[in-house]
Amino acid sequence: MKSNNHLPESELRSRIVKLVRGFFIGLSSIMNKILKKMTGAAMSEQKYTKLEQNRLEKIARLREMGIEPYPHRVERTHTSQEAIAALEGWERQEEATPVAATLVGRIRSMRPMGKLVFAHIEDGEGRIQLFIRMNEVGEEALGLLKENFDLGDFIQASGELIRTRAGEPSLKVTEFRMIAKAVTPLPAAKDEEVEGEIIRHAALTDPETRYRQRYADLAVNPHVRQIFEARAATNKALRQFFDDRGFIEVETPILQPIYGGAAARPFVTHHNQLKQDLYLRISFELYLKRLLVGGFEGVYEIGRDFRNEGVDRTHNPEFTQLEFYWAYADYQKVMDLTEEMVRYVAQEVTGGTTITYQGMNVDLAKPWRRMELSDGVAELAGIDLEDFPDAGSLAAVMKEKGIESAPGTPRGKLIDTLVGEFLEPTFVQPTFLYNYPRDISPLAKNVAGNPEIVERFEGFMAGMELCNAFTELNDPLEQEKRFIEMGRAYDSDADDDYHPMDEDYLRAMRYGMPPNGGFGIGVDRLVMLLTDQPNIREVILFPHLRSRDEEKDVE
RNA sequence: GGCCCUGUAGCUCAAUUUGGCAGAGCAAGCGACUCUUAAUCGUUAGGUUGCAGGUUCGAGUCCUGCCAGGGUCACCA
Repeated sequence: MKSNNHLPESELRSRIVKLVRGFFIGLSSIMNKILKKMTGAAMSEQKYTKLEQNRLEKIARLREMGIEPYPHRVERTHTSQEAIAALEGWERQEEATPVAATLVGRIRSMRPMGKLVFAHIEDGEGRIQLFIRMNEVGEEALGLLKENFDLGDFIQASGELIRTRAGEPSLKVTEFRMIAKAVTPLPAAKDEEVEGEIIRHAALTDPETRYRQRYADLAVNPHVRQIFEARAATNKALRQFFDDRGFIEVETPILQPIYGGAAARPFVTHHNQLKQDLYLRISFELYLKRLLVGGFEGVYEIGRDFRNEGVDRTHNPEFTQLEFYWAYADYQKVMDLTEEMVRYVAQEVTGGTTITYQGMNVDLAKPWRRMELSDGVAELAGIDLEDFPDAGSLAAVMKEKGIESAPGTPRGKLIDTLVGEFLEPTFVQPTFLYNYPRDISPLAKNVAGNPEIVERFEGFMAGMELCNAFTELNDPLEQEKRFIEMGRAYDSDADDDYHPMDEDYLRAMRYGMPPNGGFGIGVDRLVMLLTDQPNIREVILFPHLRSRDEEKDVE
């Protein structure tokens, strides 16, 4: 360890000088801060930033000139892309005179060059350049543009369509007006085109801001808009697929007095006038199957489920599910229909039957691999389930393989853990895993002659679980037994997991429920796969985020 | 809920290693420029470094707590 005693005098002196200098710098810095705080406190709290105040002044200035920055009505003859097409038509001599057009959109860039201004406006279909010259609009209007129009403002512009010397389709503007002034500047996003590739500069990337202010995200990130267009196309394709096959789309209660149909904790709410607690549904299953009792042969619902659980890359508290129930079908038929459905949706949304997800190529054209669960566990986990007929022995052999489990975990849950650990990540190409343990599938029908296994399958691809289906249990007495069994299992576990008996569902089943196959798929995950998004929040417009401090204060 | 990482100007990021006057580009203000396209050139301004404490003569930097986000594990399909 060094000691100052042994330092040469010169070094010692320089250290002292540094120390003394540092002291005065520190002192002046403190004084500066105090001064700043005093002047800051003198100014009242500012709601608007400097940039915003600047734009507010422009609004006032426009109104002084008798110009309303938020007019009621606008005119438009072409969208940006229609205008480009019209220009190309004229260039092919399809039109006799240059095309006149009135366009609207948001100003995304402005390049003033003295008595000439280039600007790009953006509408729902894309961008087009405005060519605004003093020759056409006059000195006064050009001054108005430069002084009071900003990036982000919505503008209406009229003129004729031309191509600039650089070859870009443009509107040579003769008249323009403000149609909506932006107070807050959009988060900067500049595009540069280099050899056909678009390079994005300073785009809005912070995920928190993007999710909390999705409007700004959508406004500056066109690829985000594309994701939600793909999502809309997915919903449309799913509806088309089932409508074409005679299924009827239904809507069942979101507020339910008794929740069920899945192993998940619900959100609880309360009806004031009825003095009744209600649950936000965790699944549609029990209501949809009641409808088969009522005589519909195929029903489906696309809607929101709510599960009071952890949030991560693949889980949002509310998520969209598609469920269908199909009378006179079994899980084999449902597998066939699932293959067909996923292929159809991919074709409609992406235009092809192969998708790339996070670097994995998934082929949806071929039939899916079908693997019996016990075979998969034997092959991929190296455990023959027949050798471990009870939970205790299975937990022990799993522990040898490094999988810890809580004492008393039911055998079915252990098997499910094995699937998640050893099988799921390997299922890159579409795979059905079928024949599940009964104790984690209380609504599924037994495999004939085997009381421990049910006719249930799950579908996987790209290492992700996508859907879940079974030959539905339609024996009311067996169903009641299963409910009681499940209630006992969870009763001993934790109150949280306890599922109440749905007596009305049993009554419905006692009237007679046709044999049927049922199915559920996470639409968000399907959209993730189709749009190659690694996070569920990228496919949900307004994903749930924790409240921020200032928002909490308002409560 | 556990562990790891992150939070700096409207946006994207430096400065944190080793404590010593918080910077740049874009956006913004002013000026020049009649075919630009991240236009260019000149110039000006812009900060509670997530919040609150602590250590220190001095903290964006070190320590503690909190808030938010990301990742991961657990829970959960």
